[in-house]
Amino acid sequence: MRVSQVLNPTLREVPAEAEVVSQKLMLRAGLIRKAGAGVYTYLPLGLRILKKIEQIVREEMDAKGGQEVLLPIIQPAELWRETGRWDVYGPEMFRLVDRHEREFCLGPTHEEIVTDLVRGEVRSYKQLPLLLYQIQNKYRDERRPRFGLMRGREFVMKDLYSFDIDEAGLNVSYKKMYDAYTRIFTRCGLTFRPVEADAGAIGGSGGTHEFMVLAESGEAAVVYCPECDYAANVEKAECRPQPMESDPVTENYSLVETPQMKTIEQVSDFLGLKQHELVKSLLYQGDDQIFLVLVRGDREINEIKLNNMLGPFLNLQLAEPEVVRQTLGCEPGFVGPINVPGNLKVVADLEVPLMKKAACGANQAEHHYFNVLPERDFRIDQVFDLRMIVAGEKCPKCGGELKEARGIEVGQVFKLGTKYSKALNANFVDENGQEKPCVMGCYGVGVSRTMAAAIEQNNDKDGIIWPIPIAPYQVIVVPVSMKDKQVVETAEKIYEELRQTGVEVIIDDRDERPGVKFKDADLVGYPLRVTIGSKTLAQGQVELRLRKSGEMELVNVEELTSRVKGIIADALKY
RNA sequence: CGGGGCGUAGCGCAGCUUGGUAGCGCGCUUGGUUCGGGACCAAGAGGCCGCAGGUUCGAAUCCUGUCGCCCCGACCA
Repeated sequence: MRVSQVLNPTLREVPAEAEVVSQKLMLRAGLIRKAGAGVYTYLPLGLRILKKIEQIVREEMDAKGGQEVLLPIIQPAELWRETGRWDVYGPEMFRLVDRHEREFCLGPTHEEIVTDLVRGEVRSYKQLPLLLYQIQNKYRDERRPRFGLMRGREFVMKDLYSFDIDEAGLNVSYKKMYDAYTRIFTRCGLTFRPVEADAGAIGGSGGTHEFMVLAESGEAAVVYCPECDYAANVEKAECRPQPMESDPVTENYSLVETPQMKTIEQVSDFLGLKQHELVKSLLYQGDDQIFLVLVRGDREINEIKLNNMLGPFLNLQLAEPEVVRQTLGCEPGFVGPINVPGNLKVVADLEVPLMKKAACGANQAEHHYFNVLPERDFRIDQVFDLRMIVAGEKCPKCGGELKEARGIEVGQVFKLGTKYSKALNANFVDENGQEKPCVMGCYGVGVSRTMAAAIEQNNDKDGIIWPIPIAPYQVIVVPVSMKDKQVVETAEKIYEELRQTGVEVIIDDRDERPGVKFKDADLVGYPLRVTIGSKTLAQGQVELRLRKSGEMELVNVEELTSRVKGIIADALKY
């Protein structure tokens, strides 16, 4: 390819809307352009990168026995009604109606469609296991699209669905995908970490891991243990209760006036208590049920754990002030667990029963109770881990001190179980002639997001630094002057030779000053640059420079191709 | 969904308060001089001032509506 011909509009200035470094650099490097909120066009070089990542994904899926298919983007509402997700999915789903008033959605994911396929075509255990995947656009009407390709409303995803005869089979498929993902992200040159994660809206049974690319701009928070291999999304991370040291109070609880004291901080300051000596009490409302949720004052409630434990379809959320008034007869800010209505279910974090002396809201204006002892003074109906973990806590596996990091979720592997196969009757007949539902798993890679994540992790002040396996071109050949015949001829010869030996190479044949060419080459991020200038050429040499390290060496013209091929072969080895 | 901000040339912006025929930098075109890290000089091209309505002799500027985009927030009692 020739720089003079490729549509690669580089920008000196950053478009005003760009927020994170990957977005800025992709726009500046002429890889993408925005078409609308969360919707992007891929320009030729951007598309090459995307295709390279796709190809790596494809190779690894095929290596594990995956079969590529292409499922429809437009999906009938009927299927989604069968699994109940037409209503559950909510405003994130793009919905449309055709001329006959039939309802459809743009696929945000493909469990329904693929399971529908399998129920029609799979009859016998002899046809299983089956691993079907596709690489295709997904559509999600994100609440707030942002960060360029990191959170778009249209994005490219590889999704594979596994169908097995039983749990053991699922575990095998799961392991295959876990290993494949490790290979994929390693091949893409990323520093990543698989973390335990929450099952989320996809539902289903069993474990799930997210593959997180560690980066400042990541939207997900993870905790990890430096001592062992434990790592988890904070949404999921198990919390160990921290015991209290002191003896329990013996005197009865009593009422104290706390004018205008509505927050934990205000109340603890006012009463001269530590924040962890308060019971934080929050009222949650679900679709048709209300819960009082208790957690230590210095802790935060993890609504994901709460939802999972109390019922994922309750749509639990913090109660409106009006609901608080109706249920407890007081304003938010003075809510507490003592003498609450008998039909109000009280749930508490593991740490609450361990509290020895506490203060809490009194369910009346401007008052709190102190010298409260949990369970002596109030009822708890259910105790479980419902709080958010924080850095510095003990690792649930080995007891080491957890650290926190931010991550970009580029992949997720997920055991679905029989949730969809049961709902859609995707059954097979086993060896004994018994009909059984397939045991399913689903496994996603955010392909376009991986491209953004790779930039987040590989850039400097001059631009992108592509890892060789996913670079748009592996080598750029730069003749320093287009006026010097010898330089141009040598550059063309080198370009041709590299090209013919299978190196992905682009030549900057524009009649530009060298500075411009160098700046553009650095910005776009070609891993290798061959510079041909008259001075070194007089000695029969050209300059080979590595984008990543800035290292450069002079190489004899005749040896260049083998030198370049050596470096590339090394980088592609895995 | 709530709040704030912004739409003026391909990109980045000024002009708007105080209405009077639209400007700067980069980029683009042509010519010349330059030529190893975003050169210089000269001459050009390029705008329905997001869209619609209103006020006015006159609107980028004031008013109303609308669309688009960006940012922040979404209640921890």
